[in-house]
Amino acid sequence: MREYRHPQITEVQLESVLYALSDPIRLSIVRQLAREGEATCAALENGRPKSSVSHHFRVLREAGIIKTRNDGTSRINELRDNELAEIFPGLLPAILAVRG
Amino acid sequence: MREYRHPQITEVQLESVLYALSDPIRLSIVRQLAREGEATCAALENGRPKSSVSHHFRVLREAGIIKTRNDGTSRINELRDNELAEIFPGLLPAILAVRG
DNA sequence: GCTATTGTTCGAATAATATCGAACTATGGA
DNA sequence: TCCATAGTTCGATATTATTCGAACAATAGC
Repeated sequence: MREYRHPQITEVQLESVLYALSDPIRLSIVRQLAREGEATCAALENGRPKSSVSHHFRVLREAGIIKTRNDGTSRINELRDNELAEIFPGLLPAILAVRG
Repeated sequence: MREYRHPQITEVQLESVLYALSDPIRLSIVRQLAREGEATCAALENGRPKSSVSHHFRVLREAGIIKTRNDGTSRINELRDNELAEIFPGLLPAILAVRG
């Protein structure tokens, strides 16, 4: 499967990040990634249809919030938290500090 | 004109705040309020139709981000930044620190 | 009371998102 | 090769937002 396009961190838009995180499902994915470091898409499905989950991962990826790499038949996702801290210092920590 | 309903700060949802701020127009309104402290709706119209601007103020108000009070025929808006800092510490400052 | 000013509300059109099944792609293992 | 696993993409539908003109409401001043 082909590699994903991830935006350069310098072209990540604040509005897109806020929008991506304004969805409860995507926010819960991000929270789980923050707790666990890395996870496959399947690990974050929680019983939802694959196609819906895949859509949410795409929104997060294109907003610049997560990075996805291939590993066999799986995709492994991780937060781009260090990069985000460069351009939006304190933003992700402030969001993750809110108890879900 | 009747008073506005403002949500109690304890019932303000993180998702709603992020969503409200993910719109460029609303974000620019919030930035301007942060700079100037208070402003009427007209001062923040920037040539847009009143009805559109009124809509955006409503979204911000119902998300718990601004407080609107009546003053004659005008409405005066201000950020609920102190209250937001109680429930989402560091969130608004992190967003406002990003240069628009 | 009349008029101007300020903003809200309504309604309709348009645009953007979400949802999810079905078909598809890619990898790994027997 | 055949099959299972893990996700993606497509397409259709449904929901939600945005936009903006027009009508309306409330206040101030004359």
